[in-house]
Amino acid sequence: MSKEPISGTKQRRRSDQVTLSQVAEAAGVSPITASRALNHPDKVSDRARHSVHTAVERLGYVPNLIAGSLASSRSRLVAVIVPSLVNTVFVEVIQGLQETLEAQGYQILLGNTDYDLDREYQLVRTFLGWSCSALVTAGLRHNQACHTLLANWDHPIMEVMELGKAMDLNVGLDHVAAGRCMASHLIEKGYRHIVYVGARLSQDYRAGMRFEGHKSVLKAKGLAVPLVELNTLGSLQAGAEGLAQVLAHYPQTQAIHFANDDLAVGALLAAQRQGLRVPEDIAIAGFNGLPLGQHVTPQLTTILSPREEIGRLAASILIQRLSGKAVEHRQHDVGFTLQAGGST
Amino acid sequence: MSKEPISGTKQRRRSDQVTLSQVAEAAGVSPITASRALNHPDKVSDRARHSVHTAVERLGYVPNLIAGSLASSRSRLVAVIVPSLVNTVFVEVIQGLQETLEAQGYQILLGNTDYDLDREYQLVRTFLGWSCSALVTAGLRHNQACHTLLANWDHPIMEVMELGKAMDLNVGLDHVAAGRCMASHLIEKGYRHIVYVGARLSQDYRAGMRFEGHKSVLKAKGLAVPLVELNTLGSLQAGAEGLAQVLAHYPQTQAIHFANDDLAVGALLAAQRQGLRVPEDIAIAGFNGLPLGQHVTPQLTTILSPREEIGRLAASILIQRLSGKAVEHRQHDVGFTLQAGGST
DNA sequence: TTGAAAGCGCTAACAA
DNA sequence: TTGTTAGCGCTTTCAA
Repeated sequence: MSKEPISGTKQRRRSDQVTLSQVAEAAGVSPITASRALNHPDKVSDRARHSVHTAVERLGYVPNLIAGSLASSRSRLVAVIVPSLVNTVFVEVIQGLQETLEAQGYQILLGNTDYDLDREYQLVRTFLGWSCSALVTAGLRHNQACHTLLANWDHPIMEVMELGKAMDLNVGLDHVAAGRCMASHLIEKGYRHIVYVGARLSQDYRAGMRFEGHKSVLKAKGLAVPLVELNTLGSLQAGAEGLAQVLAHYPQTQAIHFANDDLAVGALLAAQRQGLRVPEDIAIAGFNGLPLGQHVTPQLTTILSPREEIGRLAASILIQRLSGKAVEHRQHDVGFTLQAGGST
Repeated sequence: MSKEPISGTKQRRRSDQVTLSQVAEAAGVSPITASRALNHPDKVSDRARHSVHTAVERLGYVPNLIAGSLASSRSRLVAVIVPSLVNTVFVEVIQGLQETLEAQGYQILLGNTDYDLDREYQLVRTFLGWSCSALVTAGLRHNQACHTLLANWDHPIMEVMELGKAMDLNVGLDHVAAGRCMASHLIEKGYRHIVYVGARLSQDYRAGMRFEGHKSVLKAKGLAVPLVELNTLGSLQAGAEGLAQVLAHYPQTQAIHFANDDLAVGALLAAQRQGLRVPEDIAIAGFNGLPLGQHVTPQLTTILSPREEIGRLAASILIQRLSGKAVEHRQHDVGFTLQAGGST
C-alpha cells in the first residue's frame, strides 16, 4: 500500500506539505471523513473526530485553503478596496472591518487605488479571480467596465463611506448634509466671509460633495462662495499652504471651512506660528473628528464621522448575508455629529 | 462535440463564470495554448495570442486565480502581518510594501495581531494555507509554535522593523542605538533629570529596546533612570496622561523622553494648555518623525525612522528573491536620523 | 455516520 | 509552437 510514486506515473508535487490524505491515513479514516472532522465536526463520530485531530497535531497539518476553495468555490476571502492608506480615515474603516471579519474566519485582501478608478477596475478583476466571498469598496463611483463586472457578480458588494444609489449594500453618511451642517454652524456663529478649502476635489469627491452642501447654504444666504482647491492630497503641510492662499487671495476672510481635519489642523498650527489668533482673526473648521483636532488649542470645530463603526457595521451586514440570512436594510446611514470647539 | 454534461456524469459547476477552456474553444486553440497566451505571451505565436485575447475580451473572461495557484503551487499572494493598524507607523510600512508589490502583480493578504503572538501564530497558519509566495511580519519575536512552523516553510520570510537574529530576511533599524542617540542628545543639551515614558513596553517591545539604549547612556553618566509605563497604547491622550504622571511623581524632571511621537505631541500640547513652557519648564522628545511633530511649536525633537523605505526595500528584496535571483545581503539597516527641534 | 468516485479550473510534464 | 495527459488537494455528489 505504498504511496510512493509508481514509476511511469506523472508526479508534480513539489512541496512536501502534509496533505489531508496523509492525515486521514494516519487517523485510519478516509480523506472525506478527515475533511468533515475538520470542517463539520458535528457530522462525524467522536472517535473519528478525535483520531483526526490527533493526527493533525502529530503531523503538523496545515490545510491547503487554495485547494479547499477551488473544490468548494468559496474562499473566505473578502476584498477591501480603498483609495488611500495615507488618509487615516480609510485605515480606521479597515480596522473596523478586520476586527469583525477575522473573528468570523475571513481574511482581507487589500487593494489600494490611489484614487484611480482604472486601478480600481484592475483590482476588482484580480479579486474576482480569487473568488472572494464579498467585496468592500470605498465609494459609489466606478468606471463603466468595473460597474459591468460587478453588476454580473453574484456575491455581496458593500459600498462604504457615502450614501446613494448603491449596487447592492451601502453603509455611510450623507456628505452633502455634513457640508450643509458645518456651513450653517459658521453662519450661526456670525461669519459672513467664509472660504472652503479642499484638496483635489475631483479625486476626493466626497469632499466635493461636502462643498456642494456648504455652497447651497451660503448661496441661500446670498453670500459669496469662494473656493480654494489645493493640488496636493490632504496633509498638515497642505493645510498651512491653504491658509496662505486664503490670506493672499481673500484677505477679508473670517472663517475657513476645510475639507478635512488634517488640512484644518495644519492651518491652525500655521496660523499660530504666524501670530494669528484663532478664532478672533481667523476661524477654522474641519471634518472627521480626528483625535488630533481635540488636542490642539483651541479645540478644532469639526464633524465627527464614525469610521470604525462604518467598518464594523459593513462587516456584520456582510457576515449576515454570507451566512445566508436576509438583510432587511441594504442601506445604513451612520450619521455624523457636529463638534463645536473653540476654533470657531 | 457538445460540452453539455453527459447524463450519468457528475456535474458540480455552480458559477457560470467563463472558463479558460471556453476561451480556448472560442479562439480555436487548446486550453494550454490559451493559458500560455495569457501567462507566457512570448511562448506562443502572434496569431494564437491575438485570437485568445480577442476571445477573452468578447467573453469577459476573468482568470480563476485559485485554480491557477493550485495547479502551479504559486499564488502571487504576500502575507503581511502587523501588530496594529492604529499605529500609523505600520500603515506606512504597508503602504511601502503595497506600492512595490502591487506593481509586480502581487496581492497583499493583511493580518493584524493586536500585539498578540498567539494571534500571530494563527494568522501564519492561515496564510501558509493560502500558499503565500512570501510572508512579511513586523518584528523578530514569535512564539515557539510560530517559529517552528516558519522554520520549516520554504518561502521567503521577511522580518521588518528591528534588526537582529532573523529567520531569513531582515530590514529595519537598531532601536537600542536610537534610544542611546536620543539620551545622548538630551544629556548634551544639559538635562540631568530625564524620565522615559512608554506605553505597554512588553507589547511594544521595540520601545522597550529604545529604553534599554536610553538607560545605558544615563547609567554611564551616573544618572538615575526613572521610567513611567502607561497601561494604554500610544496616543495623544496617553501622552497627556504621561506628562501628568511625570509631574506628579518626578517634579524635578527637566526632560521627558517619550517612546514615540504620539505620546510626545500629546504631552507637548497638554503642557501648553497648562501654561508650561517647552523646553524651559519641561523638554520633550519623541520617536518616529511623524509630520505632526514638525508642525507643532516648538518643533518636536525626534528620531526620524524611514517607515515607507522599510516597506519598499523589504518588497524589492522579496521580489528579487521571488524572481529567483540571489540576495546578497539578508539584513539591511535603514538607519535613523536625529531631528533636533525646539522642544529640547 | 462513512466512503468511492468525480470534478473544481488551471498548469506542469512530456511528447510531437 | 502546439497539444495530450494527468494531477494540484480538497469537497461535492451520491450511495451505502
